[in-house]
Amino acid sequence: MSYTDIGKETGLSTSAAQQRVRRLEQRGAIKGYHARVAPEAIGLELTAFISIKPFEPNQPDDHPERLREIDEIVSCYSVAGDANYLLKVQVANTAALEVLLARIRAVGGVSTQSTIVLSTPYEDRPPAI
Amino acid sequence: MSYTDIGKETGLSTSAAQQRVRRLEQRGAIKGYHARVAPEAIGLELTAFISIKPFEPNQPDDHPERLREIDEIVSCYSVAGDANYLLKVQVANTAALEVLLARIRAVGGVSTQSTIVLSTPYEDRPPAI
DNA sequence: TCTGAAATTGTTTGTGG
DNA sequence: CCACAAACAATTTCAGA
Repeated sequence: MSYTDIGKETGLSTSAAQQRVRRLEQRGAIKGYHARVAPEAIGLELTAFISIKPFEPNQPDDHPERLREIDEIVSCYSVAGDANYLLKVQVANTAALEVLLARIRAVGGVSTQSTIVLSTPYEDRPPAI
Repeated sequence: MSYTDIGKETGLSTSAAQQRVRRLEQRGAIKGYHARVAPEAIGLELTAFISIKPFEPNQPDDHPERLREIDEIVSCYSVAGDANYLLKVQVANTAALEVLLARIRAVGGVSTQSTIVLSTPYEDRPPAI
């Protein structure tokens, strides 16, 4: 959608719409723009959530950084509860998940608990304003 | 990024770049385009994951549709494991989460188990190609 | 599937309120 | 924070390969 269109929808001129968006970007309210790619379209048929817990409770807690190099991890959340982190991963199949789990355990020094996603009725819906 | 820029990066003409993107869109490989909005910027300070399980195992399984009306639910995953669905929600604070949980239980006829997100080191990283 | 060119449309920047 | 206008840049469409 163009600034011209945004202007029409909001009853503003093109340049006013552009200025508003620029302000939202500068404040950090808009973090970026992205194309939503269908994972199946690039061979990633399997999505899973993985909870991780360190084996040794008093280790340095730099798991997010250590795990960042693993491309299959699309999201990393630090959580309160039984686990320390919750990861969302995308892989080709269960064999690839098995390999990935071993890698996560090795890199992170953690135990894992996986939840396979069967389907995604909806995801990343825009917040209601 | 413009088609002209994509063309430069891929060594294609503007119209060839545009045609390729159009094809990806038509095949469904690109599902759409979105601005990433910082939830805190609109007063949503608390993110949580909620696992839900029906009280009565042999109920009609239309939870995603029944829960769709709840705007605080940003994502809904059908999962294999202890729970039936995993929801990602965004609310203002713990009080709002409490209200939301009651609503989810009522609408869904389900029990809930919540995991609060403390921070998000990264989210929705692009898949490595 | 790609290139190249022409017509249309959108963006950017400055001036001014 | 907005409108308007002029200069600039991107998009769209089409012919040809």
